[in-house]
Amino acid sequence: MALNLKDLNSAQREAVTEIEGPCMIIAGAGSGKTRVLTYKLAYLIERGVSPYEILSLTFTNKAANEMKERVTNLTGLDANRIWMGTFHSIFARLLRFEADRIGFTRSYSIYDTNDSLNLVKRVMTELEISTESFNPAAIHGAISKLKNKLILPSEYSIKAYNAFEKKVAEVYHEYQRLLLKSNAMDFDDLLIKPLELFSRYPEILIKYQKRFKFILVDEYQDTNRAQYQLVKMLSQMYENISVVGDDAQSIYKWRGAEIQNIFDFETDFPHRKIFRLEQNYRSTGSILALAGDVIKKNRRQIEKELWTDNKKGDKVKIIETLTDKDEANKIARQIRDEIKNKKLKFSDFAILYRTNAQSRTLEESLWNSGIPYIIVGGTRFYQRKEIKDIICYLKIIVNPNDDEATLRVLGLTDGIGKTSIEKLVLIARDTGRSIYDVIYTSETNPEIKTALKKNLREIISIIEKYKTLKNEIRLSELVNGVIDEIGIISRYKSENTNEAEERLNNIEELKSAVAEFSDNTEEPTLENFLEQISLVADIDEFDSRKNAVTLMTIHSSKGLEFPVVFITGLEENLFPVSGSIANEEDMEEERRLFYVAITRAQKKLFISYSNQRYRFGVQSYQVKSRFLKEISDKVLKENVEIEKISLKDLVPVRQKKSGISYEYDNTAIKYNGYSKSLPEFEDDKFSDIKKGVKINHESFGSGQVLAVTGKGIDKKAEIYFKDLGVIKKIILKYAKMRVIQNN
DNA sequence: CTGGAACTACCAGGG
DNA sequence: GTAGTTCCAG
Ligand SMILES: Nc1ncnc2c1ncn2[C@@H]1O[C@H](COP(=O)(O)OP(=O)(O)OP(=O)(O)O)[C@@H](O)[C@H]1O
Repeated sequence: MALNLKDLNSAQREAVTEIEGPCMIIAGAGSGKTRVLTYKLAYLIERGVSPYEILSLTFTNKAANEMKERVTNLTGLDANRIWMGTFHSIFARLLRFEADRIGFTRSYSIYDTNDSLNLVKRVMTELEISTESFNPAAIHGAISKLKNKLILPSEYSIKAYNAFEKKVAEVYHEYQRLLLKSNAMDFDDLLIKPLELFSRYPEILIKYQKRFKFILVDEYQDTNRAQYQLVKMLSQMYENISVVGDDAQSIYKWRGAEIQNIFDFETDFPHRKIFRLEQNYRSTGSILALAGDVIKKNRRQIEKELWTDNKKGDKVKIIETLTDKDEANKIARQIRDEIKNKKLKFSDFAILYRTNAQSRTLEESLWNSGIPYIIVGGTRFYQRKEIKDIICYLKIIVNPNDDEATLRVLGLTDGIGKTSIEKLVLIARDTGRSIYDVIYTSETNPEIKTALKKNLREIISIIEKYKTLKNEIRLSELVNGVIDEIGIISRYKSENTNEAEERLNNIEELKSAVAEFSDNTEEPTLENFLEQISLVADIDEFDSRKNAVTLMTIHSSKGLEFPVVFITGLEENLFPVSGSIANEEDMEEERRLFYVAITRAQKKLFISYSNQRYRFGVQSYQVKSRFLKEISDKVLKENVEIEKISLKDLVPVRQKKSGISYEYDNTAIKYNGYSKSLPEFEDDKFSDIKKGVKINHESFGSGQVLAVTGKGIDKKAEIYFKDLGVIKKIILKYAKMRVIQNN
């Protein structure tokens, strides 16, 4: 099949066909950078490059999977063999092969943020550093920053100046020592350890340099120092490296990303070619005009002129509301209206916010309006208590040196509390052994009391049993076996609450996830499963095929596009967020974030701010964001439409003494704001509940609608709940449920 | 040692 | 408003 480059404009085509030598593509928002990368991969493969020889680094696992699929479609050849994924997952995989060189084994554990923080706390206790005077989270953050900057503990202990820094240096050193001892790496290590490996063993570096003849990096503006070093080292032999990025969309400085990498590329690769993509295909003229106007305020940026052939389109609407609740209600209503008038699907809408805490209010309004929605982010599936409990047993089976997992399992075991755990930790520390090893040999240890020995036996028997069986039985048998034997099911069953029910559902979901992993993975080992679940990002789980409104942070929305976008909470101290106000660089990053948010929209954009908002459970008064005040008169006139609070939003409230006065009332506004269209609105409310639709009910779990009776507000549905195995008649206006799948 | 009540820190974002 | 931690009775 011949690749058709007609789907590219001339700038894109040039960037695609330039495959040899270093190449930097500066691509404005919506200018088709994903398309260029996809075609470049396809072009390489068509020219006979083996997928094995290509290393393609993406920002999310989801992006990698989608790109593989598209390359396969374009070429008709299997793109699955390309080394494609996030930096973290690619180098985690590479480390599995080479870990023994740097003192780890191939079954090393990956510590997530929680594990790392717990380890910091443990180190602080051990070093007798008070967690009251020094915030463990702050220390952990400081350590992570140092690691991103490639500063070693030994270097830092010389540099550390004030009391805090000195404590950080102490903790950092011990933290690294314990990670090594536990055969564990944190997220930062996944990038740093390969660098260490490559510097210490040039022959290994050469091996990978030879393998990766072509290297592509997406979202280059958000790579950190370690990531840049990695691609620089790996590309040294062939210098066939393409990086694609947009300095205006750099939004991860806070976790170590360095825009400087864009400028360094020019100096480090003097022969580099530079391509610019400046035609935007995504958005209307008005949306783009606003975006350009916003980003203009930033000083530090590469000159580029983004333009479009698209129509000017509808004006961007800026909406002022009285409260956060009102903001949410207006959005819900707007979605209803748009769907009715324009034949849009729920999935055409995205609601974006600066902080995750804002999602609750928005969710409530959508719920009350009967609009199906998906929230990206929040508590991750694999972070849930019941799931993490199970995972920790699995982690010990793979890596018995994993002290964090062992500590958690100890905490779960009946009869073992603080005192016993402290005792075991102390023995482990004194003898330099892992905690599990102390447990394993406890029978013959005179320091351990008989009662404790008895309680430890259960842990030993489960872990040892599955350690032996691990390579003989299938992955799902192993996981199901562990779940059965640790008694977690019966514990939740006996609780008999909604919460326990949900936890049981989650455990079932874990089993399905294991089964799915086994079916779709070449080597479905426990190690690989654990690695994969450590590295899933929130956005990876987002399924754009589901017909639901998407709620997410602006950070998560990077790289995506939606016909209709709502950007919420344009208020001082929220967007821009409070921490960014004192510092010009942070402020510029906030502005870039606003730019990213605006440029997600294809057809229609709504931006809202509210005068009052619940924060930390109390009402607080909010001030309109400076980002809105900065918009130029020209754009305000030509591309923007403003909707202020009007008198009709004010509702009469009975005062105790004197008659009626106009003031805002949080509970009444909902009714008043909708009063005109309320009947029709209510009629629509349950229109999604139709025969065959799959729903999820808060107490009864998932089910399928068999029949619908009644009208309007009295509508009832007969639903078969498969978890309970019963059919129930539900009065919809009281039901707490939502549609999970339309048919 | 356990479980629930009381208290407190939090909400800037994430692999 | 919520999640995580601490405290205390049983
Ligand atoms: N040559 C082209 N002709 C028509 N449409 C195009 C062309 N190139 C890209 N597009 C469309 O433009 C839109 C944006 O493309 P893409 O998602 O690749 O942008 P991007 O550069 O990754 O944007 P961002 O950096 O903002 O995430 C997509 O809908 C894509 O299909």
